[in-house]
Amino acid sequence: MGEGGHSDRQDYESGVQTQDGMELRVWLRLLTCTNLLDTEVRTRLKQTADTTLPRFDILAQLERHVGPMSMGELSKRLMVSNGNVTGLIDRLAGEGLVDRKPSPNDRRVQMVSLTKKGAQSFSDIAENHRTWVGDMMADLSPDEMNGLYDLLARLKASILAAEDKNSLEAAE
Amino acid sequence: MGEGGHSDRQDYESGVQTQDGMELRVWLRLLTCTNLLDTEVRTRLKQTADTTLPRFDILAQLERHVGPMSMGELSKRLMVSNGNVTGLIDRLAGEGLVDRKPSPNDRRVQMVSLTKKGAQSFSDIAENHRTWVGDMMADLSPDEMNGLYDLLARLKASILAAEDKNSLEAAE
DNA sequence: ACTAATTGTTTTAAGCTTAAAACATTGTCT
DNA sequence: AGACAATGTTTTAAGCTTAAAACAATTAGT
Repeated sequence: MGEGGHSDRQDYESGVQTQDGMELRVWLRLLTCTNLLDTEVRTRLKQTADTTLPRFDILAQLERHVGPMSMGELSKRLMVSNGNVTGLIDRLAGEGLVDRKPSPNDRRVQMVSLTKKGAQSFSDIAENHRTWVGDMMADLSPDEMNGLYDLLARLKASILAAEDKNSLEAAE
Repeated sequence: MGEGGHSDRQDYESGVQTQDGMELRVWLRLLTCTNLLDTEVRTRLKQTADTTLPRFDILAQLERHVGPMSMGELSKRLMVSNGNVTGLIDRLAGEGLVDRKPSPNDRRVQMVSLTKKGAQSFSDIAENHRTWVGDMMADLSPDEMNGLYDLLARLKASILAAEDKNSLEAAE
């Protein structure tokens, strides 16, 4: 097998020139970190539970919520399109992990909830998920974790502010 | 249009309980920031240049590289599968943005390069791209940018260390 | 030179994702 | 009540993505 690991793998940061702005460098590094974590989580979800991140995300939202949730609310919480949720719930329902039935109040609405099987499956996976993420951040000290957490909050606020400014301009 | 902006939008962080570990909170916030930036960039690429991020990424790699590049090297640099690159290059070639021809040395290899049209298109888009990213990080001070950059480097190193450890265990 | 292993690319099958169109139902206005 | 707007969901068409199989060409071993 030879020199194991990620020897010949490149990433978004390779080839960035030094005269590039700090913003681009931060953005590319952010992307690299997210992709590394994301890929690792997806790989392990596939290997250990034969499932995917979008499916897991849906189970997680349903588990958090008290009582059944409508398709529209799911799509809003997951920040994905309605059609996307329709397809995912189709498959999850086919596997017996969720239950979908029309709302008695409004016949347009489909209410979704975890089945027993789905709840069990989620709790098994969630346990592992927490461990994986913890392992990948193991080298950071509590101070570093807090610093990162706070700076990401600053970044999030900055992005939202820029979006607001942009949508105000567009409305003129 | 009413109360403009992201009024009813949720994100991955909503609903996270306080007893969740710091690692999960950092991971979800990282995901939120990346998704916000990523979505904004994709939206603007579509609106201003009628293109997509994967296409833009390919043009960027080709622009950086001196001389043509093989399909395999492209896929390695972009960290995506070979088949993925095949499809993207098919479309870019169809639009006249890249040129694909067999290598004279090795008849298995396809060498790809930017056309004039592709180079022009890239430089137009790249200018905008830099501005968008800059705008979205505008509220962070230089110190904060540097702090974030360094902490992300620490995170990246931690993730890679965890992957190495994991692949060593798997090899036993 | 023959065979076998390796390397580079494309094809295939399946899933994720979106925007836009289509449908179904509910709410509003006269 | 009837028309029309608004809301909730599904369908459709297109693109992105991967893993695995299939193909093509090169390299290595005998």
